[in-house]
Amino acid sequence: MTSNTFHKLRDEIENGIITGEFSPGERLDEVQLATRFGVSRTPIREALMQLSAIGLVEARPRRGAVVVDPGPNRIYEMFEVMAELEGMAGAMAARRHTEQDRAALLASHERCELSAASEDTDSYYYDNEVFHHAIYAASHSTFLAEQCAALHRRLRPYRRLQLRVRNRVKVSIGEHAGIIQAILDGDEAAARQRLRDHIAVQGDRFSDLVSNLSRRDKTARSP
Amino acid sequence: MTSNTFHKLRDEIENGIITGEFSPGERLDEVQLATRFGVSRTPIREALMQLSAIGLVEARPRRGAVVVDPGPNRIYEMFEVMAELEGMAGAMAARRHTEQDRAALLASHERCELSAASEDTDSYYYDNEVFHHAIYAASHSTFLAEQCAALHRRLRPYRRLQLRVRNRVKVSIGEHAGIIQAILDGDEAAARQRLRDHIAVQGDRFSDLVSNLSRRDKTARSP
DNA sequence: TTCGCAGATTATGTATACAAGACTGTTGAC
DNA sequence: GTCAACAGTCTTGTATACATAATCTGCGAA
Repeated sequence: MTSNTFHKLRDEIENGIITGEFSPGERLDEVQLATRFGVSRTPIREALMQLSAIGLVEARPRRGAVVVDPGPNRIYEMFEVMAELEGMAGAMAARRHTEQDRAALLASHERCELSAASEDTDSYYYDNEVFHHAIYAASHSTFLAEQCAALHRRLRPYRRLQLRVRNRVKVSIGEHAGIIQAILDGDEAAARQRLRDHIAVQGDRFSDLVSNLSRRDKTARSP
Repeated sequence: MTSNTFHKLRDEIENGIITGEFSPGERLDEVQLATRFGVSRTPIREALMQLSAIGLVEARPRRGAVVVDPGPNRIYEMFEVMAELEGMAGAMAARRHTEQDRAALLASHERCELSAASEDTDSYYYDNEVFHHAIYAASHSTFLAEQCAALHRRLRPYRRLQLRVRNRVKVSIGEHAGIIQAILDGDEAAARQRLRDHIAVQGDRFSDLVSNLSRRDKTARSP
């Protein structure tokens, strides 16, 4: 990882967006960022270019870059696509997982259970990511894994909001168990279906999401 | 469309890659591109940054940008994901298409039939794109439509190669008819399955693709 | 008081200059 | 004869300077 300046900057800014340091709709001033990171405008611009290509910021010509605000509807659409892709990864993992994949899946699942038992939401949040990445890897489709990982990253902040919902961690763990079983049994259809359901924002979970979104907005706006 | 220089440049270079003017593995020299387009290196770099974020070029630190060469395996993986996403769009279109969508779908399908009848492969190729975009639109999921359109664009050159295969146009048209019917009937499952099959590179079609790939490479390399 | 216009100001887009790492070609040693 | 090391060149990465479009402010008129 011979990280160039702009490469690091890209990650920094992306991280800032994901963690909410730069809130949706906020304008990203080039000079301001440049002085903050102690570099010139050039690498900042290049970082913003990349982020705008990914869709994290919107670069309006001659009017600067702003953090994209997806809005509830679009976030819902993103979860829909995520559910489908993840289901696909699960189905492929069921067919193609190796002994190594099996070990990785079980290990990550166990760690999730430990975190869940200790009621450490942050740690569960992290282990959950590892679990899902293990599924992507087990699909043995590099491209699919990349797409899943990218979407996963973009949805990270909202996923985190969802974990706040009462009992969600416990339910989530239960779903994981079923998913693991389906994959290791080689049951493609079940793996696909369970992962889809696991990701999809259905029923009450949509209103949970929306209410958490607006709560976040309020707390973000107030000083 | 207040197109900035770098915005135009991005499209130009992207187009050059898609049309094969810049062949896979080729190094994209900044000064060379700059003199060619009559601009300085700065906007060229910004364009290349965006293309590298999309995944069309690979920007190795300090070593310049090269056109990504996906290779048969990765192209196959991309078609797999495309098939899934397109199937999803079809299923959603079956549920949510409006009267306008219905008209657009039928119109684009008719134009495909005309082009196919006149055996004008290029024109069929174009109308086919319109047809698929009509499906994306009918899904009424903006995000899904964007994802589909992006992947569609990236796979454009290979799709074109596939049309060269004997009888492919005729078969394709037949599949379109079934897809349209399923969507307009509101039959989600059928629409999904038929679109998946329509896109997926199965059986003989994979070897067709690979052989066309190597043929293209040969013709591209010889003067 | 509010709307509109014009100048000033600020920020973005592009060009150029400079620094530093990578590639190439040659020379010398084994 | 081959391999390695060094120097030179070339290309990329970053900084700075300048041009231009957009925004802001202040003044005037309705």
